[in-house]
Amino acid sequence: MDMLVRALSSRDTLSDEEIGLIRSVRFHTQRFGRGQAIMDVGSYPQACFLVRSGLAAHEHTMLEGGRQITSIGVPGDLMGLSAYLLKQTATDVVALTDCEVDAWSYEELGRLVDTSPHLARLIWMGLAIEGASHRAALASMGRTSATARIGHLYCEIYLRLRQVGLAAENRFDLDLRQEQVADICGLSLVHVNRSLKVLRDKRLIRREGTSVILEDWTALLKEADFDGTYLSLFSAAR
Amino acid sequence: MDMLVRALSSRDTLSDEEIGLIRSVRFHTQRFGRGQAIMDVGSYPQACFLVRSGLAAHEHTMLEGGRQITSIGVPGDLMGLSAYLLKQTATDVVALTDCEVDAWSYEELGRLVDTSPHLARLIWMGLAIEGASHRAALASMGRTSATARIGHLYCEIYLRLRQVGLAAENRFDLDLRQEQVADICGLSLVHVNRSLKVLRDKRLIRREGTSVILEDWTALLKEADFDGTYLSLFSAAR
DNA sequence: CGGAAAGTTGACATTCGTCAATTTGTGTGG
DNA sequence: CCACACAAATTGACGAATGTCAACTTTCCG
Repeated sequence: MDMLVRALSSRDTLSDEEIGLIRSVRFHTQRFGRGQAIMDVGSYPQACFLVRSGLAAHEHTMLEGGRQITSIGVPGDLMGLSAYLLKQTATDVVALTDCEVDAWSYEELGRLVDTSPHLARLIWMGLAIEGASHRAALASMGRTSATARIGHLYCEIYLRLRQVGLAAENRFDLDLRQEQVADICGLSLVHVNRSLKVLRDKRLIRREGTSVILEDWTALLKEADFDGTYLSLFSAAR
Repeated sequence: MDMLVRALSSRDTLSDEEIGLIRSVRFHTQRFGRGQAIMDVGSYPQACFLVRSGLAAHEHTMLEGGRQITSIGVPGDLMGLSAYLLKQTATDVVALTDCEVDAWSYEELGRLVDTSPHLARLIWMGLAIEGASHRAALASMGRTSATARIGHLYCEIYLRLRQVGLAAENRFDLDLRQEQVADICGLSLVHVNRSLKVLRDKRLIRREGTSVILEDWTALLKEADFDGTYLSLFSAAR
């Protein structure tokens, strides 16, 4: 639960009652293994999912079997907000790594949203931030090289993890397979491998086991054509 | 104003009071020429913009000067909803063609949203639909060919125009330059030109002046790997 | 008409994908 | 602790898709 409090606090100050309200939400925790389905495309879900640990993602399956990951959920993110509004899902949601999520029934979400307009606003803000992130990803996919796209991915995940206190200085844990990076960036596995080597050789990014180390943040920002403003990493009265 | 009524009606039935409430919003109409800026990145806007005619778009400018269009607004769409929640814009909004927009101050939008929870829900739904559209575009950009991406673009615009009554059967008006199509699809101008020729030769899409004619909808859907479910082109109680 | 913008085409360079082999890493049972 | 099996990462060779540059043609509009 506290992951959500952390996430929303980074958008605006929460009152004690608001925190209490969030904590009053009833949920049940579920575990999913890497690759497992959390929500199915075309279904009419009854609950959204607060990521508690690990990573979740929206995933598209193409006609000829390809795969594109279109959005990543880090701890503190509510997956399936859109389906609450639309009634129906348009893409699968899967576990990108082993992960724990808290399932919130839409009744509980509705209660939260209807009780506190301020919390509602901060929650819908999640949709707006997701939109900004999507637009940044589209620009990255459409107009930058493979190394830039991968760099962009690392920059974004780093900042989002930091926002909920899950990243150290220039270092964070990310247990993704290269094939998954390929499916996020719209590249082939082999090309991801080669591009990662380029980033290593340029001393921008290094891996230590399952940790990612950002060796030169400024240079990485430039290489990736990344401007994180869109994440709204600032608390403001809203 | 009626464009918004039409758009929201396609999401759920509107009561007479709700329609009246929408019509009570004060606005002032503005005209923009093709390419002109409507909102600037990084600014703190005071109003959102209801597209009344023409097309608007979110546009990213890359470090080396490239350009990527990440989202298109057709008549009935409210541009700048996110900035209402986030306070700050993350991308430019520009006129893609000559267009007329109604500027709604955020006070007026706030009044609408605060007065009617049902309308609020239908308006936030716009964010959810935009998200689904972004995810579809990401899959298209990441995992399909140039012809498929262009086809995807035409499919989406056709359905969205139809939803607000601006498209005939398999035919609609679209006054875009090939360079703009390139900036939407993440391709070069030259390659767009060649891919359009392929689509013409396959008898999927034809142009007549500024009209686009869809010669074989079923085949186009397949070519473009397009599934429009995400546009939520169905009215449901929400 | 005349001129500029938009569209079209050819030749060639570059990026990225595919296929296939090899190496490295990791967990498990003996 | 070792041996094995399997997943993941790495590398090379080659082909396909797309980008770039530059010319030329058509359309549009005053």
